[in-house]
Amino acid sequence: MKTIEQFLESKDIRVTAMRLLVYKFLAEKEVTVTLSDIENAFAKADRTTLYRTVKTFEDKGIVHQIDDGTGITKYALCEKGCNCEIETDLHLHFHCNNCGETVCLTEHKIPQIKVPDGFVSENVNLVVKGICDKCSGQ
Amino acid sequence: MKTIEQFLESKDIRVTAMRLLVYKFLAEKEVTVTLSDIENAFAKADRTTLYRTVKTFEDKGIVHQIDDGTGITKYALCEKGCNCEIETDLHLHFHCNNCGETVCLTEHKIPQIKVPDGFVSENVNLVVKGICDKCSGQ
DNA sequence: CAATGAATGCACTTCCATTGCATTGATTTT
DNA sequence: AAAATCAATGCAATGGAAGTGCATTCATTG
Ligand SMILES: [Mn+2]
Ligand SMILES: [Mn+2]
Ligand SMILES: [Zn+2]
Ligand SMILES: [Zn+2]
Repeated sequence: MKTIEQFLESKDIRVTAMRLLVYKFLAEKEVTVTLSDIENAFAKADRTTLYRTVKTFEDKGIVHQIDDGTGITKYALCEKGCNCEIETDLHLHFHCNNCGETVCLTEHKIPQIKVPDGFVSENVNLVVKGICDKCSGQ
Repeated sequence: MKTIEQFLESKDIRVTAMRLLVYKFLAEKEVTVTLSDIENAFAKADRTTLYRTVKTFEDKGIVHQIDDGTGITKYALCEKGCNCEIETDLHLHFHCNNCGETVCLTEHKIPQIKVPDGFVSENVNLVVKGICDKCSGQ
């Protein structure tokens, strides 16, 4: 059982107070978050610092971006089953049209997609939209 | 064989010179286009007019937007096999990492995607990235 | 303690989408 | 045909978000 500090250092990420806070914030969220979400959670922190913090996390492979079609970049920690470091991170994402939240369905892999002759598939982004489990009253 | 004028009118779109030009531009393009692409093609026209022209086309169901993950909205005419008016337009899109162009693969339908219990799927956006047929030297 | 390099904060820029409003243009009504 | 009406257009401005430059602060180390 590593501490967060040890984990970050193992990923070659220097530990700072801000980075610890942002990491914990991401870890306790079960949904993807926007930069504004983080900004609102830490009103005293500068937006640029937060921006560069998640960017560092992304560069070091512990956070991945999600483009869910809302036009706003979402972020989430890479967790069990999320292989972002491998070029093709093939888990799918679900965007709720009701509450507006987007979640990683890490355990749901994207099926093989056929493309026409001459096309070479390197990566796939798949976003399912609909009603999430919380909003469907389940 | 309808004329373009008749087609637009059948879709409840008032015919103007600008709309005819933009429609023809979209029709002769075999790839998706950005607003800037249209702007460059009609240097004399105002950006806002072009923006509202494609928006009108979209509202009337003859154009659909594509979010290919580049952060810039793409547009394409709805053609044979494209059922945008139906809530679930399920054809896939291909973005070429080499030439940067995005195409509708209208004939390639998106397979049924399983989501966990409690989630309700209403729509799917699937973008495949890789090398297109022109760039792969096929 | 001095020196070095990274992290942070502030200001600024860029890019694209979107809107307000006045004007132009077309269509309908009298 | 003239007047009235409504939509389309052009110009200016706004808004939202990503990204950058640079000076300052902070932490590490020799
Ligand atoms: Mn994810
Ligand atoms: Mn399409
Ligand atoms: Zn929901
Ligand atoms: Zn290409």
